[in-house]
This record gives sequence, C-alpha cells and structure tokens, in this order.
Amino acid sequence: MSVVVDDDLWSAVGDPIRRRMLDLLLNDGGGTATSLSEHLPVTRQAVAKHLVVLDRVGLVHATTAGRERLFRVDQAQLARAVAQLADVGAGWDARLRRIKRIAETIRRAGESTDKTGKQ
Amino acid sequence: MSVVVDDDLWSAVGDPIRRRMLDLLLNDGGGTATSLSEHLPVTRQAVAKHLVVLDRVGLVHATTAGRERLFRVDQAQLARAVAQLADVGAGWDARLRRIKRIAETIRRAGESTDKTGKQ
DNA sequence: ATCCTCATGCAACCAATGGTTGCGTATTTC
DNA sequence: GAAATACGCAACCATTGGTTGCATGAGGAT
Repeated sequence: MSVVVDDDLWSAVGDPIRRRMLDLLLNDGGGTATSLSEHLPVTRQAVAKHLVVLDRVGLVHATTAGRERLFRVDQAQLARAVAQLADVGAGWDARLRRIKRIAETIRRAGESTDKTGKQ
Repeated sequence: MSVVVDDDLWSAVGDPIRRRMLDLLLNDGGGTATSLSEHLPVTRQAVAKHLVVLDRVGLVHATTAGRERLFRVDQAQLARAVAQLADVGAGWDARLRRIKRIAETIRRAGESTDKTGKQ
C-alpha cells in the first residue's frame, strides 16, 4: 500500500531553504553558493552545505569554471522528487476520501439497515 | 509566484516516522504512544516527542482516558497539509514544464538554420 | 612577476532536533 | 494493598543547520 518514498530525496526537498534554492536555480538556470546566498537569509557556507546535500541526492550538479563552481538543477531528478510528492499526497488523499466514505456509510447504516462496508 | 507553505506544517509531515505514525493512526482510527511504538522502529518516548510535534501543528488531538492518552488524526488539518504538498508539487511541475517548453522553442529556432537534431 | 580581489574550502563552535536509557508517578487489576 | 502498565520527565548522545574565522587558489591590474 503506502507509496515507496526515497527518504533521502524527500528530506532533501523537505528543507524550506533548499526548496528556495531549487527555485532560484531554476529561475536563473544555475548559480553558485555565493550568488545564491545573496538571495537567501543564510550565509554562503550554509548554502554550500545545502548544495552538498542536494548534490548527494542528485538534484543538482556542479561544473567548476575558473574560481567558480556553477550548480545546475538536474531536472529529471527534480521531476522524480516532484512525482514522489504527488504520490504521497495522492495516497493520503485517497485514504482520507476512503475514511470519509466509510463514515458516510456508517452514518447511513445507522439510519436504515446495517450495511457496514468495512475497509 | 511560489506557493506559500506553512513551514511548520510541512516539516511536521516531512519526517518519515511521523508520516508512518499518521498512516497508523488513520488505519486504526487512533492510538497511543505505546501502541504506535509497537509498530515503529523507535521507542515509546521518541514517539511521544513526535506526537507533541504533530499536536503542536494540529495534525492530531489527544483525549485522556484513564491512564491512556488516545491520539486521533485531525482530518481537516491533514487535508490542508496534503493540499500544500499538492500545491508545491504542482508549482514545480509547472516550472519544469515551462522550462521544457522554452528549451523546445530554442531548439526549434536552432533547427531552422542548423539541422543537427541534437537532444 | 606581484599584489589585490573575490569565490571557495575547511575547521571550530553553537543550538535545535531526534534518538536513547533510567526513573518517578498514576491508574488498573488481581 | 501489591503488581502491572501507561505515562511523563530528565539526562545524555549524535546529527544537522547555522555561524565565524581563516587559508587557499584563480583572475585581473600595475
């Protein structure tokens, strides 16, 4: 039943700072730790650590150019992460709907004959 | 632009243990720290701490009955969390599609003069 | 060649979080 | 009343996300 989730991938996008970093990288087509930190409320070093995390799970890739390290989003991997979000969301959604339906059934059963459609 | 996300709510469902706890609570219609811990790879105390977190953001509510504290999922709040997941997912999805479309446009623009069908 | 600037990398250190064990307390149950 | 059980609290540990400070390396100006 419950959707299989790559916990590393999930926790990588679970951090709000990392989500904003991905946003920035997508909008600008890439960026460095320094350039990113200018648009974020944390230091360059903190951003660098987050980039390590994102790189470890393959959400970004770096290319060294001179004294800069340019990071770009791996769109395929991000698409996979987004799909997982959607899956988990859909799973819970279905569960909630099922429960609601059951509650509905029970309520109706109380009104007339017993017809409990238990899960 | 970027979807507004309640970071507390997000981070509450961001933890894999907490997700499994919500799953268990939904399936059984409720549970205590002790009962939950029997189906999880962590101790009762760890579960209790997670329950505090979930309670703080309103995803579960407790009712004390004798020496037990029974926790139940607040389905409305969970639905809200799920909606946020969906929103964030949809936002990124749209962004990715937009980028893909732009790339497509650029590629086609290149083909009009240059015929390398590269990908 | 040298010096200055700027982007990185590395290390030490701090606070918060998720986990553990141990122990005290309250409610059932026998 | 005594044993068992469900909880809560406190101490303690490891990991993580954050900081500051400093060393290094590449580029540009003199």
